[in-house]
Amino acid sequence: MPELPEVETVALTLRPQLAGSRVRRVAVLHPDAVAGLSPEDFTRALAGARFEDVSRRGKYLLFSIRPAGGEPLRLVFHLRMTGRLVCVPAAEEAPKHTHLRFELDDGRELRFVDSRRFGRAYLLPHADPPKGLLGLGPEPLAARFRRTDFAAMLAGRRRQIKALLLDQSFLAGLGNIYADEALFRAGVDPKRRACDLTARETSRLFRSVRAVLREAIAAGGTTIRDYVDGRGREGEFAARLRVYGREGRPCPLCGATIERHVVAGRSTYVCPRCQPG
DNA sequence: CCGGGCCTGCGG
DNA sequence: CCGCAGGCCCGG
Repeated sequence: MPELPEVETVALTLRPQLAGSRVRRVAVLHPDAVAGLSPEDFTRALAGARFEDVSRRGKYLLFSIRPAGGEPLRLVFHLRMTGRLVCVPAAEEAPKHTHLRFELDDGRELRFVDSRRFGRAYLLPHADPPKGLLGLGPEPLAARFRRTDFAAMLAGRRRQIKALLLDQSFLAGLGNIYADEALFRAGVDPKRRACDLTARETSRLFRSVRAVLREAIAAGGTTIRDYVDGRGREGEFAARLRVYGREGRPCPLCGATIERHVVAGRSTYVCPRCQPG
C-alpha cells in the first residue's frame, strides 16, 4: 500500500502523538508480525520504554525508542500492502487484523493493523534489520539529490525505466502509483530503456518524481482503499492522480484514452499520446 | 527477468 | 468464481 508519501505522512502524524510517550506494555496478537524475535522477547524489550522520535527511510518507518534501562532501540516497520499504524484511545475497539498493540501509559495505544499480513516489525538490535533497509538507494527528496546524480544513475542501465524506478536499491520510496504518475508527467513511456532517455527526458523525469512526491505528501498521501495516516485519516491525493487506475478515461492533458499495460510485472497506466514509445 | 509466494478482501 | 491489489523476496 503505502509508498514514500504515505509513509512520510504516517511519520509526520505519529511524531507529535508519540514523542515522550511511555509504553506500559505490548500485546503481540499475531507473532508473524514481528520478525526475528519471539513475542516474549519483543514484549520484554519494549515494556516501560519511551518513544523519542519517528522518521522515515524509503518506505520504512523508524521509531527511536529509549528503554527504561540500557541502550537505545530502533523499531522498524514496513507496512507493505495493507499495513496501518494508528494511535488511538485504548478503549476504542480494536479492528479485525490488529496484530500489535503498544499500550501507552496515558490511555492511548499505537496499533499495527494489517489485513494481508505482509507487513513486519523489526526491533533492533535484538533482531536483524530488514534486508532491504541497508541497500536502499538515495532519498529522492533529499536536498543533496541532484538531477546530475539521477542522470549518472541512469547511464548505461538497460532495464525498463519503470522497473528501475520501482527498484528500491536504485531509488528509495517509489511504488507503482508514483512511478506511473512521474512517468506520465515526464512524458516518458514506462517501457523505454533507462539508458535511452534523452537528457531532456531525464531532467523532466527527475523533476516529475520530486514534484509528485512533494504534492502527494502535501495532500496527506493517496488512499485507494486501506491507507490512513497515524490519526486514522485518509489521504486526499487519489483525486489528483492523472493516470494511475484510470484505464479507459481521458488523459487530463490531451484527451486520449488512458491504457493499462503490464510492465515489470505490474499494472501500468499510460497516455499513449503523451508518452509515446 | 519472470513467475510464484506471502495473505485477505473486493469487485466484476 | 476468478482476477486483481499500493511490496518485496526468492528461485529458476
